Amino acid sequence: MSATDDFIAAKDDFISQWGALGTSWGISRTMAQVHALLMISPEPISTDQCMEELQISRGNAHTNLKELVGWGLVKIVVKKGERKEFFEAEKDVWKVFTIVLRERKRREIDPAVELLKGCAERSKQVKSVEGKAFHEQMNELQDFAIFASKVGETISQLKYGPAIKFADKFLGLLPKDKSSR
Amino acid sequence: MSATDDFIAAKDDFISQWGALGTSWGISRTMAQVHALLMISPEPISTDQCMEELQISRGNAHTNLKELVGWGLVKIVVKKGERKEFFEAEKDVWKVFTIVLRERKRREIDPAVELLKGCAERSKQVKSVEGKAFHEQMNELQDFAIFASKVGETISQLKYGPAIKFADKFLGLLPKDKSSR
DNA sequence: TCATGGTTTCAATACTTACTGAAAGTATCC
DNA sequence: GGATACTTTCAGTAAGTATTGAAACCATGA
Repeated sequence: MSATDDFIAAKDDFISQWGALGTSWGISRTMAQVHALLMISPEPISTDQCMEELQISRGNAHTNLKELVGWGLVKIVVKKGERKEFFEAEKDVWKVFTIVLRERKRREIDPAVELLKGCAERSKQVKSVEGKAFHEQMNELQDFAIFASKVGETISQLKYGPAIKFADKFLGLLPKDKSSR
Repeated sequence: MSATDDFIAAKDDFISQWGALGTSWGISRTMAQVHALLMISPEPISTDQCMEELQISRGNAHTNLKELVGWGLVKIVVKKGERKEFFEAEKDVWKVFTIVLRERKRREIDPAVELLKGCAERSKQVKSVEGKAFHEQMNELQDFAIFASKVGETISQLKYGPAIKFADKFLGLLPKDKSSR
């Protein structure tokens, strides 16, 4: 088997497995596959190319491409002379990370803060022992959720350089030098 | 409406909404509800109480309770004189967080690292321009995933005190003092 | 203005995942 | 050993999500 065959297999594998992983990250398999395809495409691709490569319907391709645009992970580009829209993924890993972090914070943490705030408020006056315990638990959860929210906010605003330096200095972690790979 | 009514409403609300949030965190609604119920129960509860409170079947209650035990978020306790098993949730917020962090790392990051490693490896020899770009992209993703994995690992081993101190010192974040609430 | 090429929507359907309830399994007590 | 109290499994079903494909829509150029 040639190096090129290996490479083609690796590409297909990446797309299909990235899709499978997507489901465990709470996004649909197809959306993750479309994202994978775009991340490894040197050129922006059209809806038709996407349908072709992933063997999916037009509607499905369209929905997922637009949803990725909605997340901010994909940009629409128009080539001059062409009427079609083409799609191009953000390829910078740190940028992708910060975008996803912000989106997940918005979907997963912020609503929890709201819920906990309400529950803490409504159990403020209760005198019973279990009522007090409930109130206390809501407060602790709320403190933590707000804290997590702020950490997410702060990190998502960092540039890659400062972030990595920061992590290294205080957690003693740095990605290995490429030469050691 | 009395404070007690408010409190009961808040409890029900917490359970139902925590369940809804669960789906956006990649766990099933019922599992999140069971978890919520246990988090606010002053006493350990039995399978039957769980069925009763959440109005779900025995099989469902059983599966979800055991799955929470599998995550390490819930412990089985046996009361003396009783043959039933009772279930008790970990209530310490930081502990819950570190458990969930570890589990999500294991499910969401580690498999990605494996995938990327394989894809990078199999595209090593490829000479074409797009092949090189692919290889490079796999390496960047891999570096980042390994880095994220280590950060997760490190944080999940921290105790609450050091973690909060650390976050405060370098990100300038601290949960507000309770007196200000 | 209409024909063409492209985008968007959406009802019907397929697929996936969660839940039920009853039956089978296990441990304990007398 | 057998009755009792509880736990576990699982085939069938219900509920929830994603996908298709075709029709409606929109923009452009002749």
